[in-house]
Amino acid sequence: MADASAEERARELRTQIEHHNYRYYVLDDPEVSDAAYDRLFDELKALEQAHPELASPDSPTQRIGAAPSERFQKLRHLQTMGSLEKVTKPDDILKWAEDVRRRLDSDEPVAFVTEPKIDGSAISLVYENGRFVRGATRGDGEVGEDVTRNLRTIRSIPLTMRLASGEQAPPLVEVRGEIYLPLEGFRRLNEQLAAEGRKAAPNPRNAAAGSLRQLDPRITAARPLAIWVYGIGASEGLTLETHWQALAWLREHGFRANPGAERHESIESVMSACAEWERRRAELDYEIDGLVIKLDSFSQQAILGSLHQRPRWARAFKWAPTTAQTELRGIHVRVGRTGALNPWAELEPVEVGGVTVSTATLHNEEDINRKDIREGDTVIVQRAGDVIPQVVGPVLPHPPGSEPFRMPARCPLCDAEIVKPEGEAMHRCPNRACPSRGLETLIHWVQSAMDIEGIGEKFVRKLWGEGLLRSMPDLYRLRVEQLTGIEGYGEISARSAVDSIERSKQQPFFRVLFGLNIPYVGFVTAQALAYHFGSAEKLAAATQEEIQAVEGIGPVVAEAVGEWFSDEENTLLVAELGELGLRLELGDEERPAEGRLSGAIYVITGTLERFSRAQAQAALEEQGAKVTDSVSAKTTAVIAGENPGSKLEKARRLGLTILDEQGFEQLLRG
DNA sequence: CGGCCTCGAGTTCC
DNA sequence: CTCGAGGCCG
Repeated sequence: MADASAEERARELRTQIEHHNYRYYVLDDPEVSDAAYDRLFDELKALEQAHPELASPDSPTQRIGAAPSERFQKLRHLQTMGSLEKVTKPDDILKWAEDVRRRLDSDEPVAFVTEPKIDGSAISLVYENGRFVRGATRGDGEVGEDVTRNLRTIRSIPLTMRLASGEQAPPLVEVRGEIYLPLEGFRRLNEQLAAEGRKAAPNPRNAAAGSLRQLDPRITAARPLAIWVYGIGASEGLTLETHWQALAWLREHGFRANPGAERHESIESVMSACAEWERRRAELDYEIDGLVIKLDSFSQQAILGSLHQRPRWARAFKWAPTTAQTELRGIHVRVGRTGALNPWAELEPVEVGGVTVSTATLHNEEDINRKDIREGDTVIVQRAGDVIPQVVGPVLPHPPGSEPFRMPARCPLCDAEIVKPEGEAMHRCPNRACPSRGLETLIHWVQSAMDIEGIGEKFVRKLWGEGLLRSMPDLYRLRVEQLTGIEGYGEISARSAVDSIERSKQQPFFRVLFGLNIPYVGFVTAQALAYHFGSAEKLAAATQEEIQAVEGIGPVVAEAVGEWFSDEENTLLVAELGELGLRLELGDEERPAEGRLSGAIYVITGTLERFSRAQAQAALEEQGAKVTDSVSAKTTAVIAGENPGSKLEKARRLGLTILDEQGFEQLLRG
């Protein structure tokens, strides 16, 4: 039986300790020394041990964590925890604001509140008569997991609400918030996991969610989790009218609401907050991935309502992250059309820079091992200004038992022994009959070289799989009846495929040459060879010296060309293509035009409004100009459209002439 | 021989 | 877009 004085002292101690917790964890402004705090804490613990009947789940001593449980109970939320519709472009914010205005259908003022969008784990906290009784993860929005015992270990969650003197606690308040791990705590956690030889947490959000879902609350207690609360769900006895008021109410009652919340009278002000916070995010000691934008007025929120559990009165504005972490599921090897072995990463899909990335090239063996990337690693994926994602490196440690990547000794497709020529970065399958080469060459033929309409990689792979296609000539012998037997091909699509293949026979000679897959002969060199020799026959008969006489061709390329034509299989292929009606001679229209712009070199960057890239190029070439991809001192001028790339930057640095679309049109007119 | 310029080749996502 | 490497010029 506890005596009255012990009970009173326990209550007093709890109040004091909770007050100091609040000063320290919520306000970040402690009143007493750590030692003084510890003395109060130890006294309460001793008192509770001496009088077990005084112990209570909302005692601060319980924050150190209870014994582990078997599993989490499911808990139905009092009010659905909807998710937010996401926007990534500033324009979409404006569109949303227009939608809001239209649906409100009145001239009353509209105010918005923006708050940093914390990258953490959403939770709901239920307070009955001012006491924290239970809390749950978001789960599917309807039902979450009961993580009450873990939440009690988080010092910035009040176990009892702070009340003004004489104030009655409301019977029920459901507080919504985001549990997160400060960056410093995240770094410490990963150091600790590494020291124990365990896998690092990929990001603070995962670490927070994982820490919260520990079956042993003592582990949760040891992690420096914190909370930012952002709203109220179900409630009884509250008379709040705006979100801004709700945030103030939460702060007054001991909750930690983010100081970055701002109220805006106009959507323009919201827009500038979005830009402003993208700069400020780096200063924070926690991760945010955007801003949450809400209508301030609850009555206006009610008018807008929700669609599919997503409120129409709020939006999550997210910046596209430029890096992300994900799991490297495996390293695979593909054999390209030249026989080069190309390792690529199979990734756990992850969003980077606004798109979902699931594969990425790993270039070559040396590159993989220099970066120390291994299967099973958590890796950092980057998608900077450029479009193509790259694997930057692993987050150490490697998973146990992992080994450095080794290129296979034999070709995964034809089992030929792989070679790696001295001084070259690439491994190669030397087997010229390797199925990968035939297949990849065909894909290159239809897609890049001959640019056959409606025929792409999928078509080629499918017909290859059916055994209908093994070489370029096979393509021109395909009949409609053969295609209609294949899944997905009806009479009409089969006929149009055959027609389109037939039409491609008219493609110019240099494209045929380009498609033959001669080493070092790409789009440009194929044109140079076509112009210089005029026909496949003359090219095949040319000596090394004659080939080297072509501008831009030296001994290495000349030898590769000579060698290719000295192979009988190749000359037979060319002859067969000729018999099928493909063009092996230079047409008049292929000759470089002579014109006003002869000798000038242009580079196009960005998107032009009234021309496609190809049209712009054709228009310039018609007048004798050359169009290339790379900006250099030799470039006459750079034509810059919308969203220009890094080429414009380089052109400025070199002090080159830069033309906009108007200037370009003037140039064409003369 | 060094350095710049170009080209070839492989590549991602929707 | 980037890397690597061939071609060319000084």
